[in-house]
Amino acid sequence: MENKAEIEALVNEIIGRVADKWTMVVLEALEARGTMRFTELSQEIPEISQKMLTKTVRQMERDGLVSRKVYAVIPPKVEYTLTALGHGLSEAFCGVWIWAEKNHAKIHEARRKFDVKAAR
Amino acid sequence: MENKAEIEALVNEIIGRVADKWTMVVLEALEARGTMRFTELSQEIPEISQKMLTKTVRQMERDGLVSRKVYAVIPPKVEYTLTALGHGLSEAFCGVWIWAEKNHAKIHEARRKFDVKAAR
DNA sequence: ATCTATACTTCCCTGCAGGAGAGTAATGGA
DNA sequence: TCCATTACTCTCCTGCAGGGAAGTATAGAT
Repeated sequence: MENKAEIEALVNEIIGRVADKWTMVVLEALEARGTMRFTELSQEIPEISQKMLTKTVRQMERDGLVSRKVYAVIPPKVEYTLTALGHGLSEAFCGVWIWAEKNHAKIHEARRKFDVKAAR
Repeated sequence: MENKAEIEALVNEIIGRVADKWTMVVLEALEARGTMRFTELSQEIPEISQKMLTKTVRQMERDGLVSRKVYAVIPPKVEYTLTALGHGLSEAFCGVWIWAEKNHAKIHEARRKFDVKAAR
């Protein structure tokens, strides 16, 4: 049996890495639309810069969350698809999405109250 | 019915805010140990700086995830406890924790392979 | 000859995350 | 009288996230 603290650190690292803003957004897009090209992704997520999209998608590839299929044509064509691991993560996050949808009103309400109190 | 894109943006914002590194760690600590004082938290999470702990915990309070009970004594005593909302979030993340525990080996494996390939 | 499309990379620049360390208020105990 | 304790706050400082814009390779269309 491995060291408990070690596993915890690992899990923390993975969640920290995997649960960053852009990874989540790309994950969502790919889950919703299936296989997508680079340009399609950047159109689907207009707020992300090219640089960040490249970086995010590379990182996800490295982590085994997406597969990257390059066609040897000109102009280039590259397709991104979620792997089984990627689908699994997306499923795991499902609970969080649902929670967020259900509870965003409560959070806003809590913030409002807090801010009113703080203003005094 | 509200605008779909608006809700999506809201959910994204909340997840982005709520799922940051320190919030997750504090959430986990409070879920595991129940009510904790400031110093206890910082001992439980030695990697966090005082500044960041204060900030994280304040933010969580504002979002209604934790409640803060101040005792009017000297030296000061402040207790932090998860609210129902906080417990709910922690529960929602449960799936992600489990996923991470189950799959960290696969991720490391994927990274190894990727790095070997990239080295060529 | 020039333009376009695609999936990048590179460079430059700014702002903010976040660490380190010192300061603070108030009281009880040695 | 001086120190320890607690939960902060404040200031200074560094490094990196990330945006914007330009550059690149290549071939087919005009």
